[in-house]
Amino acid sequence: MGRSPLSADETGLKKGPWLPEEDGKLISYIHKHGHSSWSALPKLAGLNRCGKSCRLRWTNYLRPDIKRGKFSQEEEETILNLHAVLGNKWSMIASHLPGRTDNEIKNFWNTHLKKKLIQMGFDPMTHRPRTDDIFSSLSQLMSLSNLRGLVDLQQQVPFEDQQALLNLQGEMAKLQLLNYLLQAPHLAMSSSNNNNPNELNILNLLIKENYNTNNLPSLKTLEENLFSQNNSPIWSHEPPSLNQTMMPSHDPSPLGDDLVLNQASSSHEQEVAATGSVDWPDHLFDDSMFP
DNA sequence: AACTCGGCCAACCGCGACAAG
DNA sequence: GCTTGTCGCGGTTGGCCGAGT
Repeated sequence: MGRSPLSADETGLKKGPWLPEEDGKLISYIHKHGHSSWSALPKLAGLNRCGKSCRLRWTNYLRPDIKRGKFSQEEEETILNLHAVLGNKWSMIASHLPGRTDNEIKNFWNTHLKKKLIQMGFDPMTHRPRTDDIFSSLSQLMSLSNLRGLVDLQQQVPFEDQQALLNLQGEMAKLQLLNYLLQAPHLAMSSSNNNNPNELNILNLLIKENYNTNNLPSLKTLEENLFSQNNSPIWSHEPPSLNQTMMPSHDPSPLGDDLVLNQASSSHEQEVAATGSVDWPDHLFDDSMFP
């Protein structure tokens, strides 16, 4: 395995895959003398390699405490958790996984976890739901049929056409609400500190619990709030308060405890960095949520 | 059986941080 | 403050190998 099968470079030092004899020399030397100076080690150990190559070989492959084999589910979740907070800080992530090297974790991330996140609909870098496509589609839909225009139109159409128009308005209102939910800063989705994939679940919960025709605010209310400032385009200003306009009045805290994400994010981050553990909800790993 | 393709992963490369002179 | 050497990190490469055709 490894890179190009070069036997030697310009300096005369060997490159490429390590031979068993070389491994033996390196192990033997380090067992006897340690590795206080990698630059001096190759010569002292009788190896025709650069110090860097020796260090890499030792830290990534020969070290006695290296754990080999497949990553466990716990390790996988730990990597996901830590990556959400630390990003590509493989060495820091590796420090929370005894026996695993940064190189191994990096490879595992690039070949497995990254793809898994993408398949689940998350951006592997931000760990946030990938909403670009949704936003794009919604914007197009909404630009095609202007909500204000529909309200004006309602005053003019014959009575028998008004039911159809109402249905259309209902669908538009749903679109607006969905768009609002997806972009609402209340959901901490725009917080730079919060990289919690939980967001999509919270959104799903919100939509499930509050997004039905009975709980929908009246079109008039929607319209008043959405267009209240300067007749400006729908999302060019801060969306209205969730409790004030979108949520049923009997539910003062529809978001529940999970939504204290913004406030907790700082200490949360520190805890994750320190302990390497976050309690993702089980359903986060439920593939059925993401077709 | 022969070939192609893509995943895997060990190893290399380049760069930044740091310490010593 | 500057230069030089060393170390460590993250990104990338490319040979190996198994699955698919």
